[in-house]
Amino acid sequence: MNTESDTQNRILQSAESVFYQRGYEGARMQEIADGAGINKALLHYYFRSKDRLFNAVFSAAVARLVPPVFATLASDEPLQEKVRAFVDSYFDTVQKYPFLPGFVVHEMHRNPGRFIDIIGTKNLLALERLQRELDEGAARGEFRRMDAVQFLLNMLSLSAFPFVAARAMQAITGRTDAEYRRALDERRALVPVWIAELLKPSTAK
Amino acid sequence: MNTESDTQNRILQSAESVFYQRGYEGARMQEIADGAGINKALLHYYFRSKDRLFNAVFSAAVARLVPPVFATLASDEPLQEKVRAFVDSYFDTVQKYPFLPGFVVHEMHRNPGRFIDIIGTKNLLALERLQRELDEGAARGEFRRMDAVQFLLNMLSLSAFPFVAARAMQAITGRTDAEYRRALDERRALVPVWIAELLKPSTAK
DNA sequence: GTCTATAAGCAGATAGAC
DNA sequence: GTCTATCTGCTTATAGAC
Repeated sequence: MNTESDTQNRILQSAESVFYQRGYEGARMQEIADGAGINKALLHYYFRSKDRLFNAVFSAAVARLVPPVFATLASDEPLQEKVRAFVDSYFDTVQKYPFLPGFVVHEMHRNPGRFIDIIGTKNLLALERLQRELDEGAARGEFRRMDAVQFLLNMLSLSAFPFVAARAMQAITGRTDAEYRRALDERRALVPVWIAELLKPSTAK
Repeated sequence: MNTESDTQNRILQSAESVFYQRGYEGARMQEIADGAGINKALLHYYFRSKDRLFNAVFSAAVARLVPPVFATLASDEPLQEKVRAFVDSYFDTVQKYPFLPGFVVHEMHRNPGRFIDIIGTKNLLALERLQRELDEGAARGEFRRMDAVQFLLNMLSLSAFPFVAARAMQAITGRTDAEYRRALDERRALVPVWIAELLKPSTAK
């Protein structure tokens, strides 16, 4: 089903790179055309407008980012295994497309509705299931009680933020590019351990 | 020292609101003028160009976000107290300016150099000190060994990401505005506890 | 399908009156 | 200091030849 022409693919790839780095407003059709080795007119021949081209890129970006979260959470393995699988797949994606999370986050609040349309509501089932697993673990005394939303936020925060805010964190910590990338690599193994720690029954006072 | 005129302040306030939400490229001088109750010409009278106006807003934004991190880390209280103080001050700021973290993150990678100029390198001392505290705690068997950069990343991730990606997380979790805000509020107390858990000596497998 | 040339609209910036 | 009117350049989008 190779219905998409080579030119169309080159356009999409170039558009992706430009939109990811500059956002919708900052992107220039000229730069996208240059990146694809064609001219602006041909851009409009394939995609009627900047808006349509952007929507194609944005939808693909969301599809690249969101489903993995819920795919891993839907498997039948133990929770800890799911976390490891998620972090691994997430790190793979983000190291391949460093601008992806920041792009989605930024374009999100320029038009929140669009996002909801794309991801739909079917993911809510996965969240309910996650809550059940957490509750069962808590009932067995294996986990501490935790809200599924908070759990998800923790997992995503520890994974995503260091990439989203990479530039800022690099500057703040005075790390070189290579040093910071190395720190990120280490997190691939660390985050699942930390998530496990947060699940342990509170030894508290 | 009320050197700044009322008009200038209204411009800055309006510019802040517009730049925070739309970013540099998406912002329109007209919208900023409207928000300040004046016209475009007067904008240029006070700030020579969009660029200069933006720089004023961006510098203030960074100043609002970065120093608190290091101010709290520089105090003489025990580490756990510092964490609580940081999270508290951070949540205050971000709940007052919800678009602030996303704005800085986005504008960061449009021009990384600018950021480094603003924050300078004096914060590195605070990071070294943090590492010393972590090492001493580890030597006493009180903490597990942890790299200061990873510690900082964890603290900031758990605090900032839920705000940065608020819209996306809201959509993914199917929570209403009010519900999600409530979840964020709960984190104000939870994050310091979690950070403490992550510091506990690993009880390993 | 792909190009060159050009139209149409908009946004930042300035001139100049009050 | 503040306004109206205007200029200039850039960007998306289209017309039309090949």
